[in-house]
Amino acid sequence: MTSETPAILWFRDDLRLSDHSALHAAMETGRPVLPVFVLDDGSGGSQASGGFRASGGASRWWLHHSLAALRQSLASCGTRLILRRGDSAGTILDIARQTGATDVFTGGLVAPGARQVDRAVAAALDGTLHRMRTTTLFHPDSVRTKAGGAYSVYTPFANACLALGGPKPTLPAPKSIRGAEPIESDRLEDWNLLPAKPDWASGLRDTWTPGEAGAMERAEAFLDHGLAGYAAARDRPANDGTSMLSPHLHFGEISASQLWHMAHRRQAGPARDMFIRELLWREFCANLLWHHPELPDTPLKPEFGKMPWRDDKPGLKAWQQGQTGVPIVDAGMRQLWHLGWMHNRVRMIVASFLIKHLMIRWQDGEAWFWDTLVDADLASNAGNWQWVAGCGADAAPYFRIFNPVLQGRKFDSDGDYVRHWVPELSRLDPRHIHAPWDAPADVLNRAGVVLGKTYPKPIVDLAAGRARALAAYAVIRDRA
DNA sequence: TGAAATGTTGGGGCG
DNA sequence: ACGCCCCAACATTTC
Repeated sequence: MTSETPAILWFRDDLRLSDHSALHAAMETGRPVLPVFVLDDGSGGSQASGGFRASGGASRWWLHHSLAALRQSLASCGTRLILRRGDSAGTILDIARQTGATDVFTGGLVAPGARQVDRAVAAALDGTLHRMRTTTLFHPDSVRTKAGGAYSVYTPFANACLALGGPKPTLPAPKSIRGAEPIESDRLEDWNLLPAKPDWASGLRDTWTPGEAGAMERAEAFLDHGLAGYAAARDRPANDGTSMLSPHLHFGEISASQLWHMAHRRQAGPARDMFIRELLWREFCANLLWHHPELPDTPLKPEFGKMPWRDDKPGLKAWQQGQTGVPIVDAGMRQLWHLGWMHNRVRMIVASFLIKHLMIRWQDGEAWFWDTLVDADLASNAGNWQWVAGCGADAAPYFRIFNPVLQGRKFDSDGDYVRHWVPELSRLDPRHIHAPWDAPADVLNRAGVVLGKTYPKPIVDLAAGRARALAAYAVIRDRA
């Protein structure tokens, strides 16, 4: 038994030491700090839906490395990260009982499952659960319409955020932390978060540096070198024009507030504003999930419950594997598989293709993204899938059906993105690479492409798929 | 943060 | 010189 009871710092989607209000508050108690992370396979760990949802494979890979980095930073501050696996609420309560701690500090998450866990802890804890804001710019309840309601349209929401004048100043990382007497901890390596058989993570290793230091490095590189060309480059998937900060943000290795303030220290201009607006899209999705716990499973527009979705297992599988025969779609899905990440423009294209051309329910796409994205985030993932499907808040109009060939020609005009991820088409010229089925036989021959053999024929005729989607939407619209 | 169909306009070829 | 047609370019509307 230690002589002094600790303040428990419960890390969740905020795996950093800088700008960490819960860490700051725990230290301010003057008591020794006991940093804890709980892996909750049953109740969703970091994020959970109305029920519970465990992290996907790519997220688990990231989590492993991020925790290793956090453990290292805590060690250099002189304290140990305690790892426990089990039911979140029960585990935290156990630790509190074991150590005699009365105060638990943690970030406030927007996911309904996490809020449920918080309620359970707060109710049973012999003391206080301090829920601090560590993942969003503002508390969801502090951004409300004049009438006190929740925003359902992005632009007024963003304007309301901007009118708040930005988030509070960020907090520095502590140089040292007076750690509590360590208690028993799992070994991170025993959690088996990394894929073993087969090891599919080599592309992830080559692309990402999880952890607070990697996040800061990526942020500074982007703000110093990427911001200037952001407006044009961010829509071209062959360029590294986006910030690629999404997984760092999801795991809270860098806070949205830090990025906001870092961006504001750079030169003012349209590129900076555009980047801030992207941060606010993330904030908007978090706000939506806070106000609509059913967001991950249920269309916000109820008439979409009547949509005559197709049950198409082979189609879903072809989409997942990047074998649809539509080059830009396949390129995106293969990039996702290799990097655990996909360019934002292409996410919209592949999502539109699944939902509209294939008429497969958006929840199936959302689930695949959840499992394969390193930035899988319940609020952003569900919010954006609903946005594309047309059934969400401030959603794309239902008739906005991307033509993947035109999107490819517009945003990958030289074909380099497809060429990189779909190498069997790499010898096709920019004119034909986005629609090989329209290429003359001799062009295909010279490029070594045999449709149906070296590369699939399209699994759906684009014009027919579009017509089918419009017809289906017309039915539910009339019924609404 | 669409695409396709339809409508309008204006320049140029041509009888 | 004129009317007619064609059609590209752009605008509007429809899905």
